[in-house]
Amino acid sequence: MTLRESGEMYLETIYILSQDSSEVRSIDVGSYMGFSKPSVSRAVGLLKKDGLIITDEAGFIKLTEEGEARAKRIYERHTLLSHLLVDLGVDEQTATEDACRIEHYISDKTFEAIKKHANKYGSEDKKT
Amino acid sequence: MTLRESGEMYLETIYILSQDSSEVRSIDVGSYMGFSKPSVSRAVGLLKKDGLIITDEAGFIKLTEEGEARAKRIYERHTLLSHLLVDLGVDEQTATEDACRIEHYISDKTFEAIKKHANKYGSEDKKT
DNA sequence: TATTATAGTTAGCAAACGCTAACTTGTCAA
DNA sequence: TTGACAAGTTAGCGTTTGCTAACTATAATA
Repeated sequence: MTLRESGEMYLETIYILSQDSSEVRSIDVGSYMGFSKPSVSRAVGLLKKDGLIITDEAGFIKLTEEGEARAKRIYERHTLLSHLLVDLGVDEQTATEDACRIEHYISDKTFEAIKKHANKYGSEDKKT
Repeated sequence: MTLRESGEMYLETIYILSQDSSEVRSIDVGSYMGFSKPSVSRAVGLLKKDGLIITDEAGFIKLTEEGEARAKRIYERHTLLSHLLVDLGVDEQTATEDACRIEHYISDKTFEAIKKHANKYGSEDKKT
């Protein structure tokens, strides 16, 4: 089963929350994303079935190695894209919103190309 | 009703086909997109209901003013994005595929910012 | 004229993914 | 111990958007 936008968003959220606290629960994911408990429950079940996360006895969610790799990949896209858009003059909020959608739809090839370009021309304003 | 990715793709296809021939039928849209007749039939019905296209007595599809404006907007995104990606070193096919998805998800603000940047740095290889 | 091919529609299935309602389960305080 | 809240699950709904099967209508051909 290929991870869709929805699954990627849940995975990314789990990754982000995991960086602040090692105790991430479904309820935290839901409140971060603004989704209902049943929606999270199903999504967590699917990510578990796909071997991307596990839940321990206490119900805390942990990323598997594979899950973490996938989450990092998405998060890296998100970070680079939103920074890039801000560099291009897009306001922070719009940049984040757009990056959040685009991040799921670009191929590796495109991402690498953008990354290379960003390194070359990025942060123009910060240049002297 | 807000146009979703699917509706935008149908509209864009109708626009593209309209540039080659003024006689665009549902079947042409379907074969261009690789979708079945019933899928196109429903989509065409929805676009009609939304006032973005009309069909004449013979069944040919025409864009309304509003429909054409929307289609152009999407197509412009598509064109700029795919050219930009090619400029960044992405192969033609990947660039087209990615542009085809991204084009539905970027805000006006982001698009304008990208356009401005592209004008500034675009077509590097062609520079002397 | 009768047959056949083409275009379009209708009916209904399936998957993804949000939701509410209502249930279970576990913990903690009165 | 009991009552209440918090977290999670189950059941089932609604929308979007693809599909197939099967129908209709029209046009061209044998």
